[in-house]
Amino acid sequence: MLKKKITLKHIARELEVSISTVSKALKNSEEISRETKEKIQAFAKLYNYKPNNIAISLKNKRTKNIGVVIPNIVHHFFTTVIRGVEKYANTKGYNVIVCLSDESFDKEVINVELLANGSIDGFIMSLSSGTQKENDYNHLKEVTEQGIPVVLFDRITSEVECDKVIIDDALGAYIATKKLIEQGRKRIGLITTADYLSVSKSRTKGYQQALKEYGFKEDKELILKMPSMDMDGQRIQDFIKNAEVDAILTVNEIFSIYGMQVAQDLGFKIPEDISFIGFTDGLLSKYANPSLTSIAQHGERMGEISAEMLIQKIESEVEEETYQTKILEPTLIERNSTIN
Amino acid sequence: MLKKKITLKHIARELEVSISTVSKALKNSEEISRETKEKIQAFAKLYNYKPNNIAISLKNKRTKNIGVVIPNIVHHFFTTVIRGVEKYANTKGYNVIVCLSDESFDKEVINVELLANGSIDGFIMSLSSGTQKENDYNHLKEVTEQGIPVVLFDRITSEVECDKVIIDDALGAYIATKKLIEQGRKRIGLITTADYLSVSKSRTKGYQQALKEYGFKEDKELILKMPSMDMDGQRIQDFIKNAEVDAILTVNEIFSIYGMQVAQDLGFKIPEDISFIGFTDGLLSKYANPSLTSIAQHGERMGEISAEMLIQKIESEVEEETYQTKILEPTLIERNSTIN
DNA sequence: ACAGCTATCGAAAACGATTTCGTGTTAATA
DNA sequence: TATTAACACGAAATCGTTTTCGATAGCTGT
Repeated sequence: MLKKKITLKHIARELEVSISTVSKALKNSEEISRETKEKIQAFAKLYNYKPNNIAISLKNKRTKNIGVVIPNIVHHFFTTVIRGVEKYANTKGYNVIVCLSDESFDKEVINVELLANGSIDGFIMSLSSGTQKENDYNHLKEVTEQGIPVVLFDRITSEVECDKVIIDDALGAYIATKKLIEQGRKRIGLITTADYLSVSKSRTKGYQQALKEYGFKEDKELILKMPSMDMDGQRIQDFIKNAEVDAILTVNEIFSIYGMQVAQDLGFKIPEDISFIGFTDGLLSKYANPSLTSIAQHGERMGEISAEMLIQKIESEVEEETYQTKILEPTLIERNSTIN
Repeated sequence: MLKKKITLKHIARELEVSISTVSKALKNSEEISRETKEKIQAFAKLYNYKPNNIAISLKNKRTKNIGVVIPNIVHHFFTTVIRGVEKYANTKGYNVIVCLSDESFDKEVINVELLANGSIDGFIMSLSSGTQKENDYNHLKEVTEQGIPVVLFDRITSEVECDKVIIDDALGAYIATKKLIEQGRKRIGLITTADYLSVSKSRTKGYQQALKEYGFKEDKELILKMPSMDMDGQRIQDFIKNAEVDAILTVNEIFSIYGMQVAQDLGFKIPEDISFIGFTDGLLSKYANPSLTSIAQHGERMGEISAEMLIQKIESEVEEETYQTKILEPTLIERNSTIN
């Protein structure tokens, strides 16, 4: 009962013409007579002929595949990016191959090298924390040296010359901090992660700049550095208990959500006693109780732009050596965890 | 500065041997003398030779790619499934191509047909609501008839003969409903979606069976059918205002989360006045306030099993015509939206 | 009747790898 | 010395397309 896929060769043999004739006929070439074309096209339609993608890829040296390598897929932000990439890529006839680096340098390298051997026409990537920690970007440099276009988003590095898309993380943190200051908050805490993560570093900078502008003096006690982007309840509990803050900014939404739970358990009222602002603006922010004010990262837009920049590079004939960095404006989404 | 990828042909020309010799030498074939092998291997290493995946795919007729087609990626459940698929597939050397059908029949068909032309060795899919509505599975039947293995998960159909992985949705709803009954709830509502979605149908059945077993009489007023899996706040508000329920079971987590907000706004205490149980057990359930009791769907496990079944079929030499359906046990995760 | 066209088609190379089979050389054996 | 076997390597087919370059046949015009 197996109906194996039919090839040009089969059609050619069946209709007693050459493979080249079949190929041309199916492309409606002027070279082939009308009746031959009609015969071949009818036959092809009848047997549902579809050209083999792999063979075409080999011939054209273009796969119409985009490789997306991200550290994690359960973080809502990354899934929205994928959505954006898919959306734009599909309109241009590209497929998306998703690989997860799991925040690991080794897995990122393996994935990139695997895909780079002909499987994809270009990469869209966000660096794993492992990679940012190792500070080793040779796998990406090799890829770009081979002429394979790369677009880095969100977690980027200046070490690799390629197009980049980020939001203005420093500005986002600045806006959020300023908002808290203008509401009269006096001790504004920050829950961030180790500095090797590019985004955390920028956000910390924005936070500090806002404080400085308003004449707050630096206070290391107000900053909690988490070892990773994942949750670690105990540290947050201790921080909220001891730091005597009346507002907290966090570099993702999960820290805020958990922080709010801890604060509420300790009897604090939100936002009266302590207010929260997070980053990312995912579902959690929207449906938390109270709902969380947050800095939107516009993941879907970021994905679309990344895909657009990448495909532009892939399809451009000239080998331009100019790269741009698109910086998106973060947006403050006000909800019930701050006073409005 | 472009270092283009090197091929067997380049090595052969440079070392003045034949392509076949190079190929064999790199595979450490006994046929080739030790010194020739060493020379070739050293050269290949120096120039970082890596075989071209596309060429190998064409030759072997195997791509080492798995196509995953899902309706949506922002639903947490599906991202956990992807994670599971990735996890298992990677250990077996497979890559994952993700396509989103966006709940649309047309997009699902396009994606499947595109990938089926040589891009993948097999499919892992969950049906779009559009497809379940149209009740048209010809695109999948064609694929299976070509001998391409397919694994359907979660949203499945009996129309297509292939391996399947689901949780026992009816049992999940049954367990949840029973839990509510045993807590003394008298009017237990259900928020579900239209029946064409296979999972909603099963869950509704489980809910009804539990009620029946405990001697509740059927009451259409207690069931709210939403037009889709997405949110529609107004309907839920009206339902909670009018149905006079003291417990609600919902077929996903978002309906519960939103329902709890509405209930709280109306002055109900959770779980005292009204308790909630949702399906999915994602981040929202965990971090909602109050946290949501829910039926875990074990997405990651489901992804792993799907991948395992698929790869098993892909790599099995014999063309077995036997298909199995794996049914996972749902688990009730108790949290603060019910009394424990 | 012959050069020169056009219309229509096929042969073959190419993409990059694998693999079967054949061949030439050398060394061992009868 | 003649035969054979082992060794080391190359030619060519193959996977399914695309595309270039002929090639043949029939026709036109003179």
